[in-house]
Amino acid sequence: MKTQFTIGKLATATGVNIETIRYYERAGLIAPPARTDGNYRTYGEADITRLRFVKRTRDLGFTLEQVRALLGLSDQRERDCGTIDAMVIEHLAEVDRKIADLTALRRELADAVASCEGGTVAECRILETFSPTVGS
Amino acid sequence: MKTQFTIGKLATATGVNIETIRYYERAGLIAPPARTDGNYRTYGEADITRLRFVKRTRDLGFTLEQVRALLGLSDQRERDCGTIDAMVIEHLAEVDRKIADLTALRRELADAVASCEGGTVAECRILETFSPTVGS
DNA sequence: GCTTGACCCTGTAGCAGCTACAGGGTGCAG
DNA sequence: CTGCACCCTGTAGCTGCTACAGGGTCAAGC
Repeated sequence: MKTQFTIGKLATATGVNIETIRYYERAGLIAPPARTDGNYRTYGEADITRLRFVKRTRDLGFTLEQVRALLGLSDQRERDCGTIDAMVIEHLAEVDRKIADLTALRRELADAVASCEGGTVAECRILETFSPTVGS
Repeated sequence: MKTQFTIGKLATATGVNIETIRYYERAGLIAPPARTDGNYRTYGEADITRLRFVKRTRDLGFTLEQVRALLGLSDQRERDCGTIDAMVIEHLAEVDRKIADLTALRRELADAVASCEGGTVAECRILETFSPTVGS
């Protein structure tokens, strides 16, 4: 007989909140588990593995929909891994776009900060930086 | 008599969605404007300036709460601008943290992609990268 | 005078991805 | 048998919008 445990242990074993686990179940990321007589969810070792996979991919910034897709693909062991590869590459590109956006934004903020020479709000150049002037 | 116009013009003048303008009003970012006899909101030039400020600061990644604070501070013209300065610096630090997080994440994704040598899903090393092994 | 169409109004629901209850049941130790 | 930790369901809240439904307004054209 395998080791079985309730949702609290799964939560501490994976670092995923109990409410979040139930949410993932509703969202179709993890399968509805067996229940005890008292209607408690019971999990096994495989569930820890799967939930850790979910947590890891979420931490890496994949959306729930992408995680669902990755889980589905990872279950088809004999399939070519090209699709997975492509998904990760696309996500990498997305992350690169976000970094570029934030870097541009960072520069604007740094410029704003550099422009401030103290004094009153009326004199503050930061606010000018935030007030796009669009002609006379 | 000043130029007055309805919400549609304000939207096109600022590039902010009509629904979003009304949302900002509900959220207390912009004051409820005067109304016409037919209950239409009417705006003036000053509203364009203020809404552009909101849009710009939102684009720079400030939360609505921060924008509210910035607006409040910018109205106190005689006050020292140190508080504004501090807010922008804190936000800059926040952006730096996000860039750092994304950069770390980017590296992990790149490593995952590099580890893939094709073949079946069963052989794919990307999935191993996503499955944190924690013990025997 | 009447219709068409562009515009405006309010109120509510939806999105992601959780998180936080309320109001109950279960299970075990003392 | 009582207390407490744990679990259950269902629903509402968060941010920052966006998208309706179901109505009213207003100016132009015939």
